[in-house]
Amino acid sequence: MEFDDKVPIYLQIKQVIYHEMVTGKLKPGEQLPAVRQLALDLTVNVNTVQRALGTMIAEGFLVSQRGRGNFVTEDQPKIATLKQQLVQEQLATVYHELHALNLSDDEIITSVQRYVQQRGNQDDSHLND
Amino acid sequence: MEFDDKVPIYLQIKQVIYHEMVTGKLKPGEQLPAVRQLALDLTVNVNTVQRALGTMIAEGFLVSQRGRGNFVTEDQPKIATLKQQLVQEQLATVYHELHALNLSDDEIITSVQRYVQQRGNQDDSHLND
DNA sequence: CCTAGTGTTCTATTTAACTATTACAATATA
DNA sequence: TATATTGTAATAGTTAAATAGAACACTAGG
Repeated sequence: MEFDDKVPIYLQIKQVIYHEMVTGKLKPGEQLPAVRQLALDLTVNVNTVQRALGTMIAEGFLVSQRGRGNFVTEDQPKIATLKQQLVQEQLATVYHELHALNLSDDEIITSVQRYVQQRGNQDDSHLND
Repeated sequence: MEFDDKVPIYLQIKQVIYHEMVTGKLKPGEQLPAVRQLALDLTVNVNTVQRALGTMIAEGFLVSQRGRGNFVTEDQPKIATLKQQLVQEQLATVYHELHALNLSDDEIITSVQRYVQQRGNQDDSHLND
């Protein structure tokens, strides 16, 4: 996997797993691939995987069973809350950054609308294939 | 100044200066504080400042005159384009991330609207001081 | 000419992230 | 009871970012 070399890999791994939990690609109680397998999949060292998983275990999002494997928490509300947190983080970041670029509240909203609309038009172009 | 220890300081310094150029706090042709002064202001090493400025000079946003100082480019259209780029980056990032969290286009727009609205209400509360 | 204030460059250290490798601990299963 | 598979931990080495400190190069002004 390709990583952004501007942010620590273990944080990017956490982000990937968070997203898979939130989108349901990883379901509550589901077993994760073995750490050694994850290391291969992500083309990264086992220690780096372990560092990511270790913090997520400490946070209660994963449950570790020595000799068996790592599992997604069964706590579904916790996962729902996680999604809210991740969304909120993103919103706070854009808002802060666009405000720092002197965009007003209205300009922020309309710029997002325009961006989404443009993305949509791009997708439409594929219909001509 | 406080930095996010998850992203290199010299990149954060670039971001600050970019923002000051875009918002007009630093005007075209204006002289920047001396590198040693900037290092003091940002509570950072001179070399780190130099690393940030060096790349911005290479990018053409700053002009360096040995023995005199560093100056913002006189090229106003270049600065206008910079703002567009920075805004676009932010929009691309949120869109990508929120989509990865399974939000639809409409949900992305409405979530931004709700967020801005909530921020507005928070600000109103200060009027009661 | 000299000095102070600029930008620029260099070397040496420290620290955090990552890698590589090995070993250990617990579980499941043949 | 072995053996394979799992998570966990420890040690050692590499790299990039940042710091500290010194030196060099150019400009302006007394």
